[in-house]
Amino acid sequence: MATTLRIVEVDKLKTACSTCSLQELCLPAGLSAGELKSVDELIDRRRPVKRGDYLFRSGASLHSLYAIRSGFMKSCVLHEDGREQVAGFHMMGDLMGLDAIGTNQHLCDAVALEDSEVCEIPLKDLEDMSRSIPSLQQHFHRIMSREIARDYGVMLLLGSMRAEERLAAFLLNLSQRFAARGYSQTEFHLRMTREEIGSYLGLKLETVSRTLSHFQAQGLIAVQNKHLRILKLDSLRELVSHHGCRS
Amino acid sequence: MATTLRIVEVDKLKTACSTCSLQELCLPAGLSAGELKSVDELIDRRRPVKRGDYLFRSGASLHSLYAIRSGFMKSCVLHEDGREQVAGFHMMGDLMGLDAIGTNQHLCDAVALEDSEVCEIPLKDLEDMSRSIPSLQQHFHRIMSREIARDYGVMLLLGSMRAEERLAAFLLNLSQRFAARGYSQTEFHLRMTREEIGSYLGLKLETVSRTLSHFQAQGLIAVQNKHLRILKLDSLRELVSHHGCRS
DNA sequence: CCGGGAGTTTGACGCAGATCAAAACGAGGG
DNA sequence: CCCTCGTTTTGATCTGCGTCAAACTCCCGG
Repeated sequence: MATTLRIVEVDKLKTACSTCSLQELCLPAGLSAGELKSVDELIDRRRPVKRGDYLFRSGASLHSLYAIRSGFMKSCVLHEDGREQVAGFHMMGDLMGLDAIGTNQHLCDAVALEDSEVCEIPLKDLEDMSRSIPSLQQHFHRIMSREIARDYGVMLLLGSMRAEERLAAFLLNLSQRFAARGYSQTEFHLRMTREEIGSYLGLKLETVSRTLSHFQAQGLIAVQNKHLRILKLDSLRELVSHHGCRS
Repeated sequence: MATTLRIVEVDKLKTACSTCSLQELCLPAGLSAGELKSVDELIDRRRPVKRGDYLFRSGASLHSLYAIRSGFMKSCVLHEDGREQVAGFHMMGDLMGLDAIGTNQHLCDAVALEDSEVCEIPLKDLEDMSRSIPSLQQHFHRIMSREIARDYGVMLLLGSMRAEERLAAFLLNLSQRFAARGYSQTEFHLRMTREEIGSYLGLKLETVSRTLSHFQAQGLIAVQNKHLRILKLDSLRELVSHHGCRS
């Protein structure tokens, strides 16, 4: 009993945004010290999510938004007939659950691709507080808008790029996001399977594998299993933008 | 001079949300009569957009959001190398410009596909007012979230559906949106070209044309140029959900 | 240390949809 | 009314990627 209590309490330990190293990337970006302190109160609790566990499931009703504190997750949209597609990969500082505000029901699954930790932010509280802190309100709107912008990018990718371009764009996107978080821009660990990459990019896993091999043969990257090193960033960039293609 | 003045004034004529028939679909949905009156003040002016004109261009800085009062528009994302893709079609009651909040720069073009009229809503005013009217704030969040949800649907479509399914899903989506606005669910005018449909669906115009012909041959629809009649709604629905496909 | 299952790579082949080409149609302007 | 130009339709051919299949690697549990 005592043990249980202690676990619960540790579980509910507050994560102070004011001391979090992800401040600059996350919801509180751009707030004053005083405002930051108020935002601390938003975070209901810090919650661990084990690799393979669901943070939330499609159809579940919306309670909170989740800011990723550490780890790596994917979100999957489901089609009625069982088809499933990865809609995005999410890392530290990203906010998940935005798609559920419209209907109060999550419409994608959120699954941890490695042991992760998230900060739970009750939507109601966030809305209340953003009414009194204009810069929080503004930043929240920016975050939602950026998600829309990201989606437009994915639509462009899925609608008008060939396999090589999609893969190159994908690698560059990961690279850039890791860099923004202080990690290496050119060397990182792919936490998702080839199949998940394929699902995200609208390709089959074999095509993903083949294309990666092809990049390696060209000396653009070095892949070994999930470890990836980008050797020629610029060539990858060219591949995305200058390639003549179906259009 | 007098003439000019008069034109300007007519141009700035306020459109009262409180008397607009699109209330239920548009930004003010769900507000009380009193709140509705405040929202009236949001609308800076009503602005006509001629067929072929740009409401805004990619790269332009964000001034306002635009609610479509009448007409039909498309938004196009641009790729650096000149590639362009239709990101969405928009009709009365839809809110445009949401993607620009994140960076204060529009990242798609908005073009009228027929003579249209939009209500201009300065973002700053909307944010100010939504701080004092919680239900407006909530509804604005819902609208942004629904745009994210819509995008997820498009991603699913582009990433995992075959040509027939895409077309069927597209027609059903139009049908449903017209119905929600009080128009016929089964008979409407396509305001976009085959090429624009193809761009939106990640297909070439020839494929769009062929697939429509195929649907017609099967007795699912009747198309003649831009006039479309859906003959078997259910069969189209089946096509989207039950078809075995690449997955 | 070994065995099994999940994930990955590589090859051979087929097909949905792209591409190329040309004819038919429709709307707007002189 | 006719001419023109943009749009649509339809056919023939090509190709990128999906599909099927088999072998290989890695990781984890026993």
